[in-house]
Amino acid sequence: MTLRLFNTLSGQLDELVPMDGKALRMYACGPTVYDYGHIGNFRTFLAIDVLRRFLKLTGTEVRHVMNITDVDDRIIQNAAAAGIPIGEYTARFEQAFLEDLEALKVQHPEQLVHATGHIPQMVELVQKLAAAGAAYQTEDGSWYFRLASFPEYGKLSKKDLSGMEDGARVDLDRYEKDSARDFALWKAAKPGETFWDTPIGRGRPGWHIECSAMAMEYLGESFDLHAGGEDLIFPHHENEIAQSESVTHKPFARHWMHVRFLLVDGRKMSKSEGNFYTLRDLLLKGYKASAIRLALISVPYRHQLNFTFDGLIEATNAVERLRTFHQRLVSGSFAEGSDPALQAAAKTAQTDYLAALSNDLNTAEARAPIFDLIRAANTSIDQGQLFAADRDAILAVLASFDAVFDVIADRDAEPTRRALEWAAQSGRLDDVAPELLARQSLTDEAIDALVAERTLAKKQRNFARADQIRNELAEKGVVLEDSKDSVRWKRK
RNA sequence: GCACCGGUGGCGAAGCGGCUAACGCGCAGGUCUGCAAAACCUGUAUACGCGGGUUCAAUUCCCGCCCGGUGCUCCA
Repeated sequence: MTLRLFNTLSGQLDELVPMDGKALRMYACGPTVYDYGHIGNFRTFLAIDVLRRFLKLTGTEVRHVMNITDVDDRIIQNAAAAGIPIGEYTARFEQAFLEDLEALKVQHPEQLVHATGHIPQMVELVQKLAAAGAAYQTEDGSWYFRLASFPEYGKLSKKDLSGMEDGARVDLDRYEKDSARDFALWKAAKPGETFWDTPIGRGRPGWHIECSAMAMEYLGESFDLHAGGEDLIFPHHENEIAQSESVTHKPFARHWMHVRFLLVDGRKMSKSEGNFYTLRDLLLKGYKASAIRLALISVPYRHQLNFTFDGLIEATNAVERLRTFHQRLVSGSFAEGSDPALQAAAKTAQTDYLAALSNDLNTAEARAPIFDLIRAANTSIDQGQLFAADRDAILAVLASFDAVFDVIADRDAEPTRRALEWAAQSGRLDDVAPELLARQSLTDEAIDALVAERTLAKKQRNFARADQIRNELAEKGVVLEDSKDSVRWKRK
């Protein structure tokens, strides 16, 4: 099963296979750790997670490097405003970012690397560019990339810059650049700013150079895939190509994957629109991490995803349905044997599921055969026509679904608990939904006691009291499920 | 302004030259229940933005229009 993935560079679906025949080497642009991650960030990281999980599911080894940008203008500004060293500032947000990834079950890349840990590599790259005539230093000590030296510039973003000549007529002295479009490789230190003392001067790296340096350090001069959000196509990735290929004269990354921005309530998410949500915001509103994960991956990564609270509720219900069905299979008892129709249905579901994902990671299409199978299996169970071998076959399909989607396995309590803890520590308890607090207000033991009391009341046919308890629990988000001889409860 | 993407039933969302146009959510009825809830089943909706064109055939291709969104060196 070979993945056909859209390649921004070629403008078409290309097969994604390791060029060395062994492991797929990929680089994904990680976050700039200057604030808490928002759901737009996480859509991108989730899409990349779906990619790497699919590769692994279908037998491709993955070597995935992700960077953490831990020095840039915003970080310098914010750290200064907070009056702490930038290292302390970034460590806090990196930690938060990693916790959020874990909450969403985003798998860790094989390597996580930091910009500030690779200054020598960046300096060396700038020196090589200078030697090749592709970089120059301005009077203030900054280094720039000379776009004119790289005729292929624009090949990724399909921009034709030839008609956009500048410099000739405009006074660009304040930039001290040869051309207004030349971009910074190295920024000379301004008074009071963090700087590194290096052979190319005192300063700090430009944004683009870190990815070129680190990608080549760990993946080689040419590698299989480079991924990130769609906003990175230009200028970030275009600049990475220019910097890297000017030195190596080899294709930097063969395949480029870009994840579309999401919308919130039909608008671009922005703080000023009031539709800006971090993961923590949503957890504190009482939404489950698994529902957020499913909502964010169910729309194929190249399509615009319109994030809404209705959509989150829908995802919550869908997760519930998947889990209920899974539980039904695991806890039920089934006679030995198998039903040919169900065996065939399981096989079809598995095939269609993988086929959908292999077609540019069409997650929406991939869900359909799974739900088809659930319906067929439920019908069979109701008719007593599902047997042990069928259960095993269907569980195997669910396992392969969860190898990518990973929402059936329930690890929702921990992220919510941690978010509440964080809210308490950072004085944000006001942001917590009252229902969520209510839900946390009852211990398991207290619930068990109330459930026992209700069972007794029912036995005595005191239905008024029984219903009163049921309502009380419902208010605190505890749902009761009566069965013939027992009561199960779960927190909503 | 230039460029790109999209407009499919109540909502979300696949499909994209010819199959009953997936799937999820919602909704209705049924089974179950002291009654509910949950779960399951069944059903549900006369859905392909508008106007032309190409074709034996168009939701699917082409042109125009309307609407929404995004990008054009802050941004996942």
